[in-house]
Amino acid sequence: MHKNFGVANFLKQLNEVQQQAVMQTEGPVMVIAGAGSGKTRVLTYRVAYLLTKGADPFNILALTFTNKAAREMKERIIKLIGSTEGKNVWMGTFHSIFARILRVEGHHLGYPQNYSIYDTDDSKRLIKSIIKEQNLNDKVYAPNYVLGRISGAKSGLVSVAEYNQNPEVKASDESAGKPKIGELYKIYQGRLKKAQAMDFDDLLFNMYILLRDFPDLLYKYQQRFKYILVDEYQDTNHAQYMIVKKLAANNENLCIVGDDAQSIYGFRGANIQNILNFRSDYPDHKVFKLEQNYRSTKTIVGAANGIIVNNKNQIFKEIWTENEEGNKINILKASSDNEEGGMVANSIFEHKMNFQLKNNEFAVLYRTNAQSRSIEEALRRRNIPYRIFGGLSFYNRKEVKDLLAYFRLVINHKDEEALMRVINYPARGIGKTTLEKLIVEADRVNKSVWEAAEKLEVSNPGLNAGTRRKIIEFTTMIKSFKAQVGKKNAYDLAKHIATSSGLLRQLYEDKSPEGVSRFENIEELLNAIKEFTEQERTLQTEEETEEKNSIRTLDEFLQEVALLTDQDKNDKNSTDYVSLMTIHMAKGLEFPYVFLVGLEENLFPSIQSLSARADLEEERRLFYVALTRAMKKITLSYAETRYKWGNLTICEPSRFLEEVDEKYIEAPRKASIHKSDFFESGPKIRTTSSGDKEKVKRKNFRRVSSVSPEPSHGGMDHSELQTGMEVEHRKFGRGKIVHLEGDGANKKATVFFKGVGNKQLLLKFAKLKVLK
DNA sequence: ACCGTATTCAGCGCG
DNA sequence: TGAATACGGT
Repeated sequence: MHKNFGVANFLKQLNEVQQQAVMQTEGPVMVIAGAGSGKTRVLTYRVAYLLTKGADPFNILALTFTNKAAREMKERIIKLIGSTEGKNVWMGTFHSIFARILRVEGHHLGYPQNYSIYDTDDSKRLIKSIIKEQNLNDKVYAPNYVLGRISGAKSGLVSVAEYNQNPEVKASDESAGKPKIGELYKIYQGRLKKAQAMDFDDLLFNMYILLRDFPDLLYKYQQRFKYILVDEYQDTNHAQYMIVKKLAANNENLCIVGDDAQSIYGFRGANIQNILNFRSDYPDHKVFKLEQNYRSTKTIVGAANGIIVNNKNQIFKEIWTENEEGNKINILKASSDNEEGGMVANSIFEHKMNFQLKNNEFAVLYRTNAQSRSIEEALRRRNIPYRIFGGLSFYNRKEVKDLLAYFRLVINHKDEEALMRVINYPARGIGKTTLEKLIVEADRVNKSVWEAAEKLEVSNPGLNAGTRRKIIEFTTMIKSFKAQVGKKNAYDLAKHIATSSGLLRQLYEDKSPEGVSRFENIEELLNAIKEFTEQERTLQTEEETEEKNSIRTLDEFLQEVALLTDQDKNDKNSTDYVSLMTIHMAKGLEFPYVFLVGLEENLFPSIQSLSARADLEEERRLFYVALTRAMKKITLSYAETRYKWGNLTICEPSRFLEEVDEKYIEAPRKASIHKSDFFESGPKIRTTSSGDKEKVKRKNFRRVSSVSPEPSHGGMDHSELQTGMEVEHRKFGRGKIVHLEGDGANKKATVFFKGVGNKQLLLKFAKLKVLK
């Protein structure tokens, strides 16, 4: 009704380029959005603009990477144009939108409407059990590695058949000493199908197959999604890229937004080429570059620009700002990780006192989660409240997953991972042996484990009457829950399941602090379900609208929760704390004062990024992302020694420190960030008086000197090692050196171990014994 | 079936 | 170092 209300008004809130990007509604559009340039603003205004121009909300598809991004965008659109229209826009993550479509269309591929979604945890368990069943060595076939290969294949749209037929893939698996991956992939997919389950990669893979193999479906969704928007396009993988391409192929009203400089998810399959190639993919495109930064000071913008130019692979742009010059960058040098924490905490304290700041104006960012400990301790000592983001999120807690597994099993009896999780939890005397018999029986009749359990009366897997009764009690209970799915609302049924399964009682009886917290988590989950039942439905397909009644049921809840991971269920924004998180987690956020810690070689840039140029460029983009989180001031810090894996190790300052232009740095850079100096600080560690430290330090030096017997001085050269030599490693056994690189403390050897494959070893740490 | 102890292994992590 | 899992004894 107020379709044109305030259009002119809200366009006035945009700068010129932003306006152009918003108003170019037809044809392919690429928006290159520098850090802090108002990217979300452009996306939301564009959707709002489309709606005021008369587009039907059901015809707009907006894809994001996180639930958070989708939610925020939706809220802002509703603010701009009101909730009736805003609510109906198809806005969500790739996974949630496709999961929804697959509920409706999955039957074309043989999936029922109530298919389960396996999370990474379920996938890993399944892979593990397959590896075990196949009698493969789980050192050679490390579950994580296998899963990585499979996931990589699926996100690259390589099917089981294609994987097994491709000679290059085969050769690469064989040279890695893992020729059976293709077979594991096949078994894995078979088991998922049998459990009527999809993993996260399947949601994308199967969506693509639907569009590729069913022209009428392709046509249907092309008609439905007349306007497509994709956020964070630099983070799309091949599957996502191809799906978007298919959907947009008809009218090419596709708007992608992203920043190649902030592509930091290459390690999980994101393909930066997708954004770099957009121009050639869509020759009729228009490009808009958002280059004005509204977030940071000139110093921060200048320093960030200065470091990112060191990357070769990028789209040219010039980020600038009208903001003030601001504070120079501070660099802190600490002698140890603990001291680094102390210096950061002190600096936060001083800033707070001097400028009357609140805790939530500060963030401490690090490369790896393990670094949070020393920072945490230091903040705690100074009574500065903090909150760690990341780590175990709510939905990954064991007790929460257990209850959710009950729900999953109720909705889809064939969900094997769910069944394994709960069949004997709480303990009901169905142990490992019994389960194994059931699995063998299921395998024999080629049915799911559930079906084998259900048909105990007729089959005879050699179980005694007592065990049999227990299993039948269990299946009867689950079936009785199932009967209530459509009758009770989600909360009532969830509560009923939690109680009559015995789960709630089991947790209640555990009075240890952990037990109490577990019980509270279940209460919280139940509260979330209660909230859910009281919410209105949003966004539904026509197919869904017809048959739904007024109550919100457990299966509906499950569909939403399966794709939820954020720890931001209820943002407790009210409290005032310093934020601690990894740089990855900080992407998209901003803080007035940012401390970036652990700027050391082999940590940031990380040790595994040093061998490939592309990886190093990704690390540099990560550094860029970290710098551009700061609005007013950024402080960088590094330590000369750090505990890694329980050992004291000596660290060199990061190369990234040298890439920051001197003119932005507060005090003139000390010579101390150079190698020569830092080795002089070596003896300092040896003369500590504390007996405790003495032990650690001796352990450390023993490690170093085990390669060469002389008293170490840090600068060992391992010159006795040559390519082609046979060596022995404590863990991997005998191997042959195939490559040597770097020198001094960074000298690395690539060694081929039989049955293990090639391993890169830092000679500083690896105990290599020369055999000949 | 369950519990305490030994052993192992460390990246960033959206859905 | 410390969390997660495997193992082995009861």
